Amino acid sequence: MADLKMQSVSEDFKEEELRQIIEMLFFAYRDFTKEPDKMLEEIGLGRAHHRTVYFIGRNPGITVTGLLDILKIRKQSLSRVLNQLISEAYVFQKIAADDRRKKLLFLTDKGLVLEQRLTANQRKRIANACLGKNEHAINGFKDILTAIINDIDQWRFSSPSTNSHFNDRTSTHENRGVE
Amino acid sequence: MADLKMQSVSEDFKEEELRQIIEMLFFAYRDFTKEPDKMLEEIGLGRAHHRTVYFIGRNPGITVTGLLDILKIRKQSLSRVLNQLISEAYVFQKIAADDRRKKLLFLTDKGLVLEQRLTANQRKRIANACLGKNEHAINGFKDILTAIINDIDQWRFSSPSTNSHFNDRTSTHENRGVE
DNA sequence: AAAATATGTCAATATGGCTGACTTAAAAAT
DNA sequence: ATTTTTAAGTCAGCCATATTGACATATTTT
Repeated sequence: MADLKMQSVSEDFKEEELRQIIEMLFFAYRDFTKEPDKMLEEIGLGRAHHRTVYFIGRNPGITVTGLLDILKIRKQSLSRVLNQLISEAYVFQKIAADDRRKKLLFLTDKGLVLEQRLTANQRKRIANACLGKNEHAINGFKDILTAIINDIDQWRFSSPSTNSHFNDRTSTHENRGVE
Repeated sequence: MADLKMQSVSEDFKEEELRQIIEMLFFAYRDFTKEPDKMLEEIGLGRAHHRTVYFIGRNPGITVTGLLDILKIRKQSLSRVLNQLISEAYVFQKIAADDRRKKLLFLTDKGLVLEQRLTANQRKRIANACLGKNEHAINGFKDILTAIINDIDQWRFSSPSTNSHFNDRTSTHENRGVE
C-alpha cells in the first residue's frame, strides 16, 4: 500500500505527465463525440449508428463480418443498428457475386448525406486543433495516437496501400470477446 | 449532393488525413478503455466507476458538483455510481468545514488501490506509446489532443498551477445539457 | 423571511453493449 | 455426397449508463 505510488511503470515518463494525457484523452473523446451525438439524436439515431455509417462509407462493400471486426461488438448489437439503418434507407445490401452468403454493405444517397454531415463536424474539430501546428507536431500526434491502439489494429494506419483487409477472413483474428 | 465531397471544411488538411485521425481516435479510445473495463467487470463495477474514482483520486476533497462539472453527467447518473462506491468503501465523504452543505469526496485505501491498478494500466499504455518518440512528437501529441477539447475545459491543461478551480462555482458554467 | 445552492432521491425511459440458443443458406472440406 | 464451416440473421433477456422530470432537505446567501 505504501509503495503504490512508486510502481512507476515505465521509468521514462513522469506520472504527472501520463495522468495529464489520460485526462486529455477523456476530455477530447467526450467533446469529439458530443456534437455528432446531438445531431444524431435529432433524427432518432445514436452513436452506434454513426460508427456503422462511418465505416460503411469508408469501406463501401464491406461485409457484416468485416464491420464486426472493426467495431469489435457482437452481431446482435450490430443487428439492431444495421436493421434500423437499412429500414430507414441509410444503408443497402447487395449479395456478393463471388460468395452468395456475403452481403455487401453500401450507403444510400441519404446515408452519404448523413455521413458527410457527421464527419464534417469531426473533421472540422480535428482540422481546427491542427491549425498552426507544424508537421512534426501533427506527425507526433498521429504516431503516438496510433501506438496507443492494440497491435492487432495498427495495420490500418501503418501501410496506406494495404487497406483491403476488411473482408479478408485470413487476416482477421477470431479472438473477439475472448482476449 | 454532388458537391458534398468538396465541402473541405478547413482547406489546410486533406480529408484523407483527417479521416485517418478520426479513426485513430476511435480505435485508440476503444483500446485505451478495454483492459480497465475488464478489470472493473471482475469486481462488479463499470467505466463510470473508473472515471469517478479517477477524478476523486486526482482531486481529493472535490465536491459532488465539482465532479459533475468534470464528468458532464447528471447528478442522478453520478448518484448510482457514487453510492455504490461509498457503500463498497472505495470512497468516503466529509462535510466541508466552511460550508456544511458541501460533501468533500476522498478515496479510501481500498479506493486508492483500485485507482492505482486501473491507472497503472492506462499509464503503461501511454508510456509505451510514447517510447522512442522525441519531445517534439510528445508535445505535438499533447498540444493537438488538448486543442480537440472544448475551450471551456482547456484550462485544465494550459496552466499547471491554476488547477484549484474544481470546486469554484464562479468558474463553472451552468450550461450542462443545454449547449 | 425569502431565495439560491448543494445534495439526494424516486420513477420512468433510451441506448448500446452483452449472453445463449437457434435458424437458414451457401461454400468448403472430407 | 455428406459433413463441416462460414456468413448472416433472429429471439429473448440482462446489464450499465445515460437521460428527463419532479421533489425533498439542509444550509447559506441575500
